[in-house]
Amino acid sequence: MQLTTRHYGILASLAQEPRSGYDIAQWFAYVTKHFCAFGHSSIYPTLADLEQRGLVTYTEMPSEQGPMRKVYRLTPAGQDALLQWVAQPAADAEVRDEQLLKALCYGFLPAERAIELLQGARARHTERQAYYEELVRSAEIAVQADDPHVAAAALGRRLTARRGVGVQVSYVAWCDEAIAAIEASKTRSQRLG
Amino acid sequence: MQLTTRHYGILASLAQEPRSGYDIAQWFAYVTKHFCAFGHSSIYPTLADLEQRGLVTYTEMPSEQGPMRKVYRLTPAGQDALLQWVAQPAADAEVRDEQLLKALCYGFLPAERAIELLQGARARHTERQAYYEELVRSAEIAVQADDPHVAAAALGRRLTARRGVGVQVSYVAWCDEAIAAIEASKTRSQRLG
DNA sequence: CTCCACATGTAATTTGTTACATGATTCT
DNA sequence: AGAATCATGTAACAAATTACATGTGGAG
Repeated sequence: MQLTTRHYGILASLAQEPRSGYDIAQWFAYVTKHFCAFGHSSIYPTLADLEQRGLVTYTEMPSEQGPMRKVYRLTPAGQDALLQWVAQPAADAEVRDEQLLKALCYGFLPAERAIELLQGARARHTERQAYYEELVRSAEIAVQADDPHVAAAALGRRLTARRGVGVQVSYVAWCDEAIAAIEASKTRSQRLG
Repeated sequence: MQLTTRHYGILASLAQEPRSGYDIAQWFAYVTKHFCAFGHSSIYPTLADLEQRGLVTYTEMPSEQGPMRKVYRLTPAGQDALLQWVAQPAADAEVRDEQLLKALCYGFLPAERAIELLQGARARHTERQAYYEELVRSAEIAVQADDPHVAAAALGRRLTARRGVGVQVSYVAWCDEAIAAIEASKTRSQRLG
């Protein structure tokens, strides 16, 4: 079997800094959720596979709280494999957005209900925007670091967090636009009726 | 087994107008690819399942070119099931974007290579923007229709196409921002070295 | 006569999630 | 003592893709 996006996602996480499987799972859940998410049950077997291939190694470290941690780091071979993959053009993004599937049918819903739903969506995206803005701020501090590896890692983190902000900003704008379009169609159908 | 997003996606497609499995597959591939995509091998079994549940019916129709078509339409029960689902708040979008996973590591790549990759991405997203703008235009014509069902369907199509445009516009902006950030970090590391 | 688009389906495989299983440490 | 967080794993299941399988009709 060849390496999957899942493999490279974990390598990319470890390129930031050495981490345990648990840390990687948290990172996928809180930092990269908007473009890449894997549960812990995908991560542990993949880490074992990466280790067998000699792309990562681990050191057992006592946890401050809880059982022993296996802290993984990239091997030179792992760094090479990662960077070779990174230097290639990326595949198209895959998106599954229920909201848009539903929006496709908003014309068949009472206008008031559709607008209510869009206002709820707008609120959720505004909240998320603030979250990613916070991630941008924390990355911006680290970008200034003297350690070139820390700065390079922070540059990447800042780029992805900025994309998180951009997605939410444009989604909020879309919600506003959609609300306006449905209001307009409401007055139009009243004019007809 | 209860209904999945796949079921509702097909119902939403049929809410626009009666279609064959082949038509639905084309629609997923060309119109909704940016938020929902299923291959034909998922669609045919799901259509059979929806028919068993009484949510859709089909009529065999001769094709202009090729074998017999099964043209499906929503039953009243199918319309109810769809609209009840549509009226509920949507689940969070799921995204798998390799580009951002790679961008996370752009700090470890030669700046020139990273910029090259981002310029390529920018070009692809600009192209896609034009594609969705075309979909918006064609939907806008249909929104003016006197038939209320045609107008309502076109409203939804316009909303989703507008979101397609929004995503691409914000992605192009992000590419520009990312290129600028990498240029800036290049001059910074030169100043240090 | 071969390739392509139309058209419908099934089978095998891959991929990822949910649930299961275990265990340490801290807080209430 | 019970819940929550930390921590690592496996097993059963669901979901979706790729490949397989078949057939029509038109264009070059």
